[in-house]
Amino acid sequence: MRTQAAIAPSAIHQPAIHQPSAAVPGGELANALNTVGATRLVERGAELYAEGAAADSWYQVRTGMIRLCKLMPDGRRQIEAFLLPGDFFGFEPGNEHSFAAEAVTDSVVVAYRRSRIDQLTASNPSLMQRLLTLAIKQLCEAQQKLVLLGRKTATERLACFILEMLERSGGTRVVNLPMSRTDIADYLGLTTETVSRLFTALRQDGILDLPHPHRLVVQDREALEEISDGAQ
Amino acid sequence: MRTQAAIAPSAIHQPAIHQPSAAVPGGELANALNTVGATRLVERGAELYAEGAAADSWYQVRTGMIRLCKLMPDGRRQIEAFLLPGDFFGFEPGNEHSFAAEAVTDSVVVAYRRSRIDQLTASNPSLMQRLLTLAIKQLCEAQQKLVLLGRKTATERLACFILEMLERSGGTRVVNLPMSRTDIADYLGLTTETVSRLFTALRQDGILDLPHPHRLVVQDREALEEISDGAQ
DNA sequence: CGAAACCTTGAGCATGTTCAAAAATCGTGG
DNA sequence: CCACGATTTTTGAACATGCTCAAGGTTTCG
Repeated sequence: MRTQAAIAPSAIHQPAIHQPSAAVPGGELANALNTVGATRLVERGAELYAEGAAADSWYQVRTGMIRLCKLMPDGRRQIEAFLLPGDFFGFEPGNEHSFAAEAVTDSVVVAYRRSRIDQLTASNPSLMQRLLTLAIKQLCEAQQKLVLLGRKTATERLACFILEMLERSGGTRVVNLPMSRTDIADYLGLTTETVSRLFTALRQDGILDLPHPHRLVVQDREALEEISDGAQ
Repeated sequence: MRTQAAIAPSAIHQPAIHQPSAAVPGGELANALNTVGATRLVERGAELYAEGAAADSWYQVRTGMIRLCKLMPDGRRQIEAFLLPGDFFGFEPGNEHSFAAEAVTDSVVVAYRRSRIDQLTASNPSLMQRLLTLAIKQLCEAQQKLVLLGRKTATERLACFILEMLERSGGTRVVNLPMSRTDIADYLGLTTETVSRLFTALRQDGILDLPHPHRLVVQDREALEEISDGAQ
């Protein structure tokens, strides 16, 4: 819980980190939706909704971190995304959620009922435009991840992950990693052991410090960028 | 060229295979956009647009097959999707295409200028609603592929691919595969050799026939479904 | 403070890759 | 319609990356 306490405050002050230069910053959209949201606390490890649950709302993270997970019948897991304050999620084409949403740390999310959103968009077409832009942006991010999972090596994947978390940490060289090594592995299509070994290797190469399993300091960002492209 | 000639006609008669039961069938959306599209022929192997090209239009496949590709600096390639008649593509959050679009077979696509779509949606909010539903559907499909690339074995990936192509072939047990083994490998995050070996293994297990490298007949769909889940 | 969970490290192994060559198919030109 | 060179597909053998299984350390949290 201490880890979480250390992360939430900085996150609160950067509510739209994930879309720093986007056409649809989370804050703006959130303002438009302000009156119709229901705030909800989700404790660390708890499920906001399960895979297959009725999808009647969209959500936005206010504080904390949410992970979206899919499970295969035999227990293999893929994490689709780690969501930070400002991020929207829960869009579904059908009436069921196609993945579970769980809290990595104690989190606050706002739920917007679809029926209420439909009412709002009917009278406010620019809101719909923003939602479309947001969905397209998320599509593009998912497609970028296809390259990572389909074609990158383990080292390249971890370098990409660290850079991604670094960008979302808003300007510092310090990255908080509240999720477990297993979470990182399930996000990158690797095993816990491989992730752990690669962290050690990057530390031994002087590319990063690991003062704590859940906190890293990037020492050589350019090296990470070279590794992440496959320049090696 | 004979392969393409054999495939295009059947494709023409099933223009919306990819969204057979969708809330936003390609045909309906296409009708709404009818007046603003510009038809374009793309020859086998040719590029409709390059990665990084200006993204000023959205597209729909009319006939043939389009592949969306991303390249890494060293030449590794990931195919994001194979698009069939009825499928929309080319949505981008920014002003550049984040992947190339190339014709697998001689294809006809319709291009809709973004500026014209913006005009249409301004006067027709339900069109925007349909575009949003379409984008969310594509997001969901991309997320499904993350599980495939992140967590499935080579055999499971190929079984998923065959089932996907089967669904899109509209009811028969015969699947046309106009793309090369390398294309399939780049779609599934494997190598050409592995794909070829797995096809051979499935044939030897009596699960499918391969009368021709570009045509397969599914003999045991249930076996494919079991394999694709990881039930093995 | 102590038990449980998580992280790290090691050694052996398996899946899928790489490199190489043979077989099949394609597609043009006679 | 057939022949021939180019391309693609298939098959084989050796190899490497990342996984599995196992044990020892560290961190978490009641």
